[in-house]
Amino acid sequence: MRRSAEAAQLTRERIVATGVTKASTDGLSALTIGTLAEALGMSKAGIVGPFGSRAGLQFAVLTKAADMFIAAVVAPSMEVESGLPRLRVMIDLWCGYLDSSPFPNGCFITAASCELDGRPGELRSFLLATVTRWRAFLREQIVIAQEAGDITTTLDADDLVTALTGIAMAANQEIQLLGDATAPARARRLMLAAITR
Amino acid sequence: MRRSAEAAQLTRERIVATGVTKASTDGLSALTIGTLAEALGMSKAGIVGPFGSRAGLQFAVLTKAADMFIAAVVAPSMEVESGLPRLRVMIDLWCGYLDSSPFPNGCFITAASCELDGRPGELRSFLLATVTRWRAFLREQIVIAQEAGDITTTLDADDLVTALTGIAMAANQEIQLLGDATAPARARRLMLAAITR
DNA sequence: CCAGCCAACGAACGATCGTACGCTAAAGGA
DNA sequence: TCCTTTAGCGTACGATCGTTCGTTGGCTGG
Repeated sequence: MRRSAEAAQLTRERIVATGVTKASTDGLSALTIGTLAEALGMSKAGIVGPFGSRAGLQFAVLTKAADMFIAAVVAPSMEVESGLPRLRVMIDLWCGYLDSSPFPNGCFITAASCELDGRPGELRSFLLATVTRWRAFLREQIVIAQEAGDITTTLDADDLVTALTGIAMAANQEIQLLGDATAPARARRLMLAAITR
Repeated sequence: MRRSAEAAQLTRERIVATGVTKASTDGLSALTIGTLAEALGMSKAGIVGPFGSRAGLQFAVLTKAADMFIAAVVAPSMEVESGLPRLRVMIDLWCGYLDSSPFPNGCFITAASCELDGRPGELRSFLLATVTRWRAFLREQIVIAQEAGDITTTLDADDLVTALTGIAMAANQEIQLLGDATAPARARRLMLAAITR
């Protein structure tokens, strides 16, 4: 039962990966079993099976997307010491993530936030927890850098979290909707300006 | 033919108004004729009729939402002289709009931007034009205020547009997803800080 | 007053949705 | 070698999707 279990895991990951791609462009609620089955050359039953239901599939896709954000921005920054050094790396990674993201249509988390914020349920709860955790992590690095006297204190940590998050969101719109290729560089410059002054 | 034409117009507006509400929570692509018909106590044919097709209905709903944003933020600001005075009023109106918006689930334009940015078509084109026009209007007021020496020039107009837009988007997430009631006031303070420093 | 117009209805269509069921075939442990 | 497990398939179900049709009833212009 070893070999087959491994194969099943691989199939599951293949489904989720394709699901993330489709959900990035069409939205999580437009992620349909039929189209996903056709895209993967599988039967509908073969898609739903590993996840129990469509809701389970959506949850797996959202979880995967959150992991991908963490893998792209958070994880690599842990190699660097906390505070300003890590903050600088995070900003670089964040803007690089916005520039050429692992999703075809920009930040999946931002899109999911807009899509799910008014729909109570497991998806929203998970997204809320993810965003809260990310903001707390960002705030933590800001506080450490402030206490070390490395960045500005004219704005408090909460203000800076809002400012940095906002710059990322605006840049995301400029890249995805407006097609502005200069947005990532501007975002990076604005983020650095926000924490230095 | 006068009376009936007026009644038809009224029905059309009633459909669009309900459609805006539903699309605000469930997304524009989840705006379905059947549910809208049931919500309004009408037949499906009576819903589609005035718009020709579902796509026409979606377009009418998106157009209405854009009008509502303009009516809430842009139009009242035109009573005030351009430049810094108008900018201050716009910021107040903008944050008030985020705080208690005419939509049940936050800024419709931001949500639509995330939903449609990867889907070419008439909806995306209209949204692109709307956002471009709004950003140009905002930039214009910034430039006027800068040339008058009323606001900072350490950041250029494009930077300030990104910064202000971003603060609004971050605040929108804080209000709608995170349930942070202090977000509107913080957004207003951050916007004013961005242009004055 | 009456003929014509039109907003809205009700029914039906093919397609697709999510889900449930039984089946097949391959793989692993005894 | 045989038995059990299970990944994935094929089919069918009821519900709902968007759209099209003929009909109806109340208004309006003449």
